[in-house]
Amino acid sequence: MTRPIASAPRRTLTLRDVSEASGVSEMTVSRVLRNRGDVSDATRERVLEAARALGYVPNKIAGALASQRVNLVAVIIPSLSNMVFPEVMTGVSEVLDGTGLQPVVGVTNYSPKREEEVLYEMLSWRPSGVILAGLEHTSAAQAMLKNADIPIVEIMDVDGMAVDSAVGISHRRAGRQMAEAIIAAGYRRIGFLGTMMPHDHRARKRLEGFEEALHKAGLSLADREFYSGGSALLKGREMTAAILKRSPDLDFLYYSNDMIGAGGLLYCLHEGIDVPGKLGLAGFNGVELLDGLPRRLATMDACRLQIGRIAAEIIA
Amino acid sequence: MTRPIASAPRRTLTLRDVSEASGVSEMTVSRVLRNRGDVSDATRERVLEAARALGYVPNKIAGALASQRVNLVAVIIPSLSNMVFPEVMTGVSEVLDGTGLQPVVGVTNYSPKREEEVLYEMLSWRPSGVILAGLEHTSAAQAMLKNADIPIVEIMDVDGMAVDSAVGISHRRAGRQMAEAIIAAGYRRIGFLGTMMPHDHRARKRLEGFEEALHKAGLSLADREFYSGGSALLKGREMTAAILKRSPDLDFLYYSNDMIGAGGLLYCLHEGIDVPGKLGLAGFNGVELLDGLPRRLATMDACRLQIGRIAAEIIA
DNA sequence: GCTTTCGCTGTTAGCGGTAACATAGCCTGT
DNA sequence: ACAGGCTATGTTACCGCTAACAGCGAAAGC
Repeated sequence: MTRPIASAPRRTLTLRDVSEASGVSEMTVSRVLRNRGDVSDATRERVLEAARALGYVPNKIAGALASQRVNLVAVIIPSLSNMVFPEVMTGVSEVLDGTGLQPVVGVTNYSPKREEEVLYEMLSWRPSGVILAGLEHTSAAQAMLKNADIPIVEIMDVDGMAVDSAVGISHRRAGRQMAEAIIAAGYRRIGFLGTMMPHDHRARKRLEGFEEALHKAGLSLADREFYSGGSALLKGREMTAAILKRSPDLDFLYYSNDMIGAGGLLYCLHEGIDVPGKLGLAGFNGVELLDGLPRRLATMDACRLQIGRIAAEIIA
Repeated sequence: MTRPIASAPRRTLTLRDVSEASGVSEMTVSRVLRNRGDVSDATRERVLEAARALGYVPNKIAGALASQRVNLVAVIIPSLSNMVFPEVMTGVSEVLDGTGLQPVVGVTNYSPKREEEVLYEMLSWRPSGVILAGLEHTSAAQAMLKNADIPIVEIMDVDGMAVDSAVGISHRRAGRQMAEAIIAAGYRRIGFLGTMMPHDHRARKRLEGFEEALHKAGLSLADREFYSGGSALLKGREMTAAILKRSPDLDFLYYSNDMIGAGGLLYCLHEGIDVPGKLGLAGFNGVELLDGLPRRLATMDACRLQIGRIAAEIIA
């Protein structure tokens, strides 16, 4: 059996290799590669040339251990499968780009236990900051955050106590305001359609705020419908059909997010229901997708991009 | 000026702290926390208790340096703002969960230069594997990948040479097959609508395959329309309106993705255009969103979830 | 001319863990 | 009773890099 001749037993390269190739000390190489401290132009050139020729990639693990500095920012979010968190990420990246900081994403699937695990994992890399969604965490997670001694930004929600700082909107108020607007517009028999996610605290708070405002006006939810999983747009259609069949006298539908709202809107248009004349519709988030719909859906912007930006600015 | 009394000058905790608190050596603590090697139950308990009480979080930076093992997998993708890559991520996470491996996401915004930078940054953390989109990379990036000496999986596309392994579909063939199906269905005056992204090689390859098959049948694209940025659904509407105004005799529109295709479909339905009788429509990706549309759009599944899963399996 | 300053480079000592090996009891078999 | 084999724990030597400081020749100050 033959073996490829050139198969160098190549250990991975270290500063020492570059230092030997360029005839200076490891320290000088380190200085050149980090652009730190004074190095003569001639030396710098030689080192860079050697590093390039060898294809040297620094080992940040060693670097971080030695310098006690890590350029990572942990970003912990519940999901990537609706557009809201990717959009927050975009805001975060925008700001972090150019600060030398790097976002590292962890996904929890709305599970507090999973959030705790992801957080533990991330903290064990000693990031320079943590951005995470929501104000509700397991007590172990809370403790870790308090002990971490780095900036912590809790995003999306401000209805509650933040460990360090919080950036977001009040979902309770959002729900309340939507209810007020709906009532002011003259609607009275109002239905709610939303996700069945016990851990989506923000959706819950919106609903609470919504009902609170209804009650204050002497009203209450006429009907409600929940779903979980599947294509949100499709679920929106199906739930809308179901709730209207059950309660044909509803004059308004409040959806917990724009996606199912859009599904409902498409259903209504298809059925020839007069929107917003006979039936009013509202969602939540202000997703870009709505712009492409044949008719506008009432919504409320959650300022996702901006939340991402501000959170990143706090860390940076 | 007073200072909070309890403000411990708390350095961050190390193994030594746990070791002192539990009265065993650092090595034993390390063994307990990693579940490696034999430790008596009594000792294990004591150590775990001490670690919990102190709120110790291990330092993986030190651990990785010492053990030369890193449980990170770099995942480098062009974008998070359409559903395709988040879905790939879901597949990756699914498989990696439970292997002890952790995905770390980097986003390139379809910029080869940015991809190179992100790759460099990621490799400097010495991940156990790399998953990255596409087969086209800067030559520096190619070199890094070759030198990295870890599993590399290039995803989404298989039309070209892989550095190590590739998981995906042939976009050229996808385009070709779609053209063949369209022709077989009797359509002849075909228009194309797509993104204006010079670095989206997969969209380019689909179009190339598509045109190739048209030519083979003695046909060619009757018209084309490009866009960049903005809400894809809205752009789909606008572009469809524009191309139909310019070329009212088109009998088929091939969209480079489902989102603009969906926009086009909504436009056509709204305009009362007979789909697919007078005008046929097709997109690409097989996104879940389509399920919620009032009429089905012809599409082709890009198997995103599965690509993510298989890529992760190769790494694991 | 001789110290002082400055620009550049090298040396030393860790950072916080873990691999590998050493060691100390304690059984077991004979 | 003692070699040999366990099991449970400790010791030592790094991993690859950087902070801090030391050194040294040349330019500058007086």
